[in-house]
Amino acid sequence: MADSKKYNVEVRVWIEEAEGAFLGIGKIWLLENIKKTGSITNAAKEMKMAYRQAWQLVEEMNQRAESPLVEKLLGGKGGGGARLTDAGERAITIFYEVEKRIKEFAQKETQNLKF
Amino acid sequence: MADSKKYNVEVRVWIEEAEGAFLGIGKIWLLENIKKTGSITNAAKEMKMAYRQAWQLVEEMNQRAESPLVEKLLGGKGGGGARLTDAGERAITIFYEVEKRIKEFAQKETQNLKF
DNA sequence: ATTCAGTATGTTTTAAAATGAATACTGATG
DNA sequence: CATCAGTATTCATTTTAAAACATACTGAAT
Repeated sequence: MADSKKYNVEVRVWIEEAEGAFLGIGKIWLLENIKKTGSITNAAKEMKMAYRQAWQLVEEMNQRAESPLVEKLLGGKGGGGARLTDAGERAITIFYEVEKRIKEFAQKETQNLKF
Repeated sequence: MADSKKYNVEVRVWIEEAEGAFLGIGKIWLLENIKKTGSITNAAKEMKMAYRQAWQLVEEMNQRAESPLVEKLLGGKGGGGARLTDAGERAITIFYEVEKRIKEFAQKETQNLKF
C-alpha cells in the first residue's frame, strides 16, 4: 500500500564565521558569475540583482575570509572589473563538495517519511 | 600553526511536499508550544508571534499532512483550544531525529574549513 | 585633460511581509 | 440564554527588506 503523499527532506547549507553567515549558495552563484563575466556589474545583471547588493555581498565575503575571494580592479581600461582570487576559486569547489556530501547523506537517510 | 579564523558548517533542514515547504523548525516550535499551552493563542504569545500567523501555519500543516497534526477545539469551556494529534507528536520526534542525524554528519564531515 | 566603464556610496522608492485591530463564530457551562 | 475564552477571518497599519536612482571616484588609454 503506497502512501498517498510523498515527503522529502530539503537541506540548505552555508558556512558560518564568528560574525555570522559567511558563504551560502547565493554568494557562490555571485562568485561564479563574477568569474564568468569579469565584473560585479555584469554578474549582477546576469543574476537580475541590484549592483549595490552584489557589491555588498562581495565586501562581506572579502572581509570575512582570511584572504579576499574577489579581487577588484579600479579604473583603467574598461573602467576596471573584478575577478576571483585563488581563494575564491577554492571557495566554490569546497562549498559544492561539502554541500553535495551533506545533501546526498540527507537523501539516503530519509526514505519513506510519513506525516 | 592554527588558522586565524574558524569556519563551520550550518545546516537548515525542512520537509517538502508536492505543494512546497511543509515542515521546518519554525512550525516544529509552534507545535511544541501548542502542546505546552493548549491553544494557538497562547502558543503564539509564547513565541511573540501574531495569532493570525500561527493560525495560518497550523492550517498549512494540517492540510499538507496526510492527517492533521493539530486538533482544534471550537467553543465550549474556555472557548476551546488546540492540541496535538498522535501524528503531530510523531512529527516532532521524526523531525528532530532527521535534523540531528544530518547536523551531526555535517559537523563530522567538515573539520578544518579554510577560506 | 577628456573619455569611459566599472567601482564605491548615499538616498529614495517600492514592494512584500508581519503585525495589530476589529468582528463574528462556536459550544460547554452556569 | 448569557457568559466566556479561544477559534476564524477581514482589513488597515507598520515594519522590513529589496530594488531603483543618483552621484562621486578611479585610472588606463587616447
